[in-house]
Amino acid sequence: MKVSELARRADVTAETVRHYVREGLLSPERHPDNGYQLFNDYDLERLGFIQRARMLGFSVAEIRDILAHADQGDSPCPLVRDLLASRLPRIRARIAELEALATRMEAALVSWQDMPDGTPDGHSVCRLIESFPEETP
Amino acid sequence: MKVSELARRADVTAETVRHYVREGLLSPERHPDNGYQLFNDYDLERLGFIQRARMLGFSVAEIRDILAHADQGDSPCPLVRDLLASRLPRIRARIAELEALATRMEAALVSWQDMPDGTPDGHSVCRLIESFPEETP
DNA sequence: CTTTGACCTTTGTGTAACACAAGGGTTTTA
DNA sequence: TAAAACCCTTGTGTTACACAAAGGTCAAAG
Repeated sequence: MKVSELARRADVTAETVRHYVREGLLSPERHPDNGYQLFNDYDLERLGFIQRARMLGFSVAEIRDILAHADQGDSPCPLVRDLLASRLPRIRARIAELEALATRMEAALVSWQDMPDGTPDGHSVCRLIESFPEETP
Repeated sequence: MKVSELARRADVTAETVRHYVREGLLSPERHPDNGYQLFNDYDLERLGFIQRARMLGFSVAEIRDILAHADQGDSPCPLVRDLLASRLPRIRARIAELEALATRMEAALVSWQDMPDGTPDGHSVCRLIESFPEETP
């Protein structure tokens, strides 16, 4: 099958498929006459694997490593466990950051409810923002 | 004051200061002899404003707009309210995504506790990942 | 058989907010 | 006075694609 068909079957864009080919995650054959990329059912499975791995938070570069291990006949599973275990705390930290951000934003909107806008005067740009503390470490 | 002093006083890197200059958020004078950037106390206040705005989730481009309004003598506060109000739902959505991701990662690690690694066989790359559903919409 | 619309190719650019390195001038300090 | 510390500009890298351009190919319709 050609790019678009694979893309449609896997529910991604053709650009995404081409991107994975460029990055070495897929290595389709080429039609000898026109150079079109030709994918088979294994490529479809492989793309499914890539999507699951992306859903689990793996980067494209990490998935390339995982697939490379598997293509050599090695089990990539220990690698997969380690990557996931090391990434999870960072995700949790990022969530906490965003949560704090959202809280600040909500607090700002609430406390601005009855604040006048005011015109900048060289000492203040926008009192709304200036009324907020710079850090909360 | 020069770049490094401003950076130290505002607790950012000199690179960050230069970045803001390049992006037009700061417009320091230049020392006529050596071309060094010369910042004053207003720039320090302005940089403080930028940091507060970044903490509230505004992008550098948005902050440039906000500052441009203020520099023209207009109150940027209505703009600020709108930007914040429109960004908040996206932040919340992003948090939900990451939360789902972390949950998937944790579920994966738990369910992999007693799964054997297995060697790839052409139909599976890594059963750990393949055992996970592709989507949960 | 030809047109046309859909699809294919590669290559280059843009995205966000800086970090970092290179190559070269300047200032401060020991 | 020479080294250390700073300054400048410019270019590159980061992530995972999206998008546009320029041009070749293919399938169905006329």
